[in-house]
Amino acid sequence: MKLSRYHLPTLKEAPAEAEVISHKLMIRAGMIRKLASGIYSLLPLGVKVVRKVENIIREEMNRAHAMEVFLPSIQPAELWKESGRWDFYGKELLRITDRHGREFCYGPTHEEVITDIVRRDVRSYRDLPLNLYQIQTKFRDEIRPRFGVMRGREFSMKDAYSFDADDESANRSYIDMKKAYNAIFTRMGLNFRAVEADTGQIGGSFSHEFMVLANSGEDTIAHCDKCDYAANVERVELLPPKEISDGTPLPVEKVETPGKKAVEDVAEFLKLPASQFIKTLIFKTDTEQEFVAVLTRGDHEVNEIKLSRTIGANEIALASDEDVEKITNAPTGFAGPIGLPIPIVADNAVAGIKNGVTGANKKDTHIKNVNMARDFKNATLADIRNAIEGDACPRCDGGKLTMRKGIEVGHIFKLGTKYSESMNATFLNKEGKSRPMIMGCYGIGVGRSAAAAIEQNNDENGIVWPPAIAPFEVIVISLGKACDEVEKAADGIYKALQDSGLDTAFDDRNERPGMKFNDADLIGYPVQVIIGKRGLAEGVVEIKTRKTGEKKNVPMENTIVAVTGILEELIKAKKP
RNA sequence: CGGGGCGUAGCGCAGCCUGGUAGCGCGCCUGCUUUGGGAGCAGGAUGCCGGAGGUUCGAAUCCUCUCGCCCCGACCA
Repeated sequence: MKLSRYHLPTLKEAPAEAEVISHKLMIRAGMIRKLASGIYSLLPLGVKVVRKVENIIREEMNRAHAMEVFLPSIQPAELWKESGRWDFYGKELLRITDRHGREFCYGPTHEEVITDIVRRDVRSYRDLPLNLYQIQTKFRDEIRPRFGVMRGREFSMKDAYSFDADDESANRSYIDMKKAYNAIFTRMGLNFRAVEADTGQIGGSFSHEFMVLANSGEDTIAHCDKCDYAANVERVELLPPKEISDGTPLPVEKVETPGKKAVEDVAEFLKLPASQFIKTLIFKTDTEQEFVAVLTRGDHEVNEIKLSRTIGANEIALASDEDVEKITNAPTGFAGPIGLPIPIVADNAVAGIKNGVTGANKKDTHIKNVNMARDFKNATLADIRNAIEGDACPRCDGGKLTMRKGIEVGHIFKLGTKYSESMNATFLNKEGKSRPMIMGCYGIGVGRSAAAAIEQNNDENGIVWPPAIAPFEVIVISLGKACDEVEKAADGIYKALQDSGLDTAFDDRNERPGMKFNDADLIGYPVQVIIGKRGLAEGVVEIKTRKTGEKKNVPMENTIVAVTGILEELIKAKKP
């Protein structure tokens, strides 16, 4: 591709709205442009990258016996009402009404549609297993889109759905997909981990997230320093503390803590560690009780997903200040478990606190020497907090958890029969009995994968693409002018590289060298072949490796071999 | 949805407090020179100052409303 004919609007400065590096670089490199909040157009260079990602995905999905389909992006409400998600999916589901007043939604995911397709035509265990996938644009009306295509509202996703006759076969399908995902992200040149995850709104029995390790990631993953356990912090099953408080509880004592509300403030004021505190939060829920008091250790955080599951709520939120005052008879910041008129759920770790400090349900007052076993026996114990650095590994003995940030690029779920039952996707088994199919679903964020690759591969000059998903594998930079000797030589090399099967760009623009070099570094072609007057006189070209910055002169006739060699090495270096 | 911030040329920003000719850098166009890391000189174009209403002789500037965007939080793949 000749850049003189390519739409490649690079920018020296990034728009102020871009926050993370991948967003800035995708805009600057001329890959994307924003249309509205969370909605982006892909420019030619962006399309090139996305196609490469998609093709890797297609090849590995096909290899795993999945078949590509293409489902509608607009879906009728009836299907969603049938699965029960029309009411449960909430405001993220973009609902549309057509001219006749019929209700539709822009698909945020396609379980309903695919289940409908399969239930129509699949009747027998002989037709199973079946795995269908598509690459489609989805829309989820995120509360707060951010970070460019990393968390857009409209985004491209590969989603696959498996249907099996029995549990064993379903597990095999799941494992096959897990393998395919490992192959996909490895080929893309990403540094990633598969971690145990929560199933969220998709539902199902177990799941793994594929996380690209990057400090800008929005998710935190915990992994064990002794075994290979890794999980999303939200998901980590925490063990109850080994020691339950028995000791000798001291008599309860009220202390004045004027104006000290946050745990850190009170801790500093009383000169006690935060772990000695019992934090009391009041949540409003959609359960019968409406309000619930939640206790965690002062240095722990409530995990709302675990909490919802524990109390059987669909929606929970922190109670308003007014509600807190009504329930505790005190301003916020002084709530405590003793004497509360609402149900209390305590995190397992709270049982291990000896002589702890809590709010007194009275303004400017806390209580010391509180012990669960004596002072608030009515509380229910459960695992309702996020893991923190140093927590014990739930899988091995003596392992400690450490934390890393990650970007979720893929998520696989074993769904079980959630959708097949609600939507009647059944088949006849060998015995002639009707059974619901066992389903799995498997997603990959296409644009997000590209963005994650940039998060992981960039430097002060721009993007450093892994070769497999670079928009072009190599760029030929001519330092000559239109039609002069240098440009003719460059053109010859460009054609030779292209004929050899390399995806090659040719910067034949009538621009100054500095401009071309900076653009090439910004866009991040893995290899640059530079042809100038000086080198031409000696019959050599300069070859620069973007990743290392290393430059070397190579006889012109060896260009292809040299470029191929560098690309191979870059790919090899990525493999663990 | 709560808190904070921003809308002025394609992009980055100043001007607003204290009302009176709309500016700077980059980019863009023309010409000449230049050509191995975002060139130099000369000339040029570009603005419903997000929108509506109000105050005023006069509004980018003050007031009200509205729309859009960004950040933090809650939420989420």
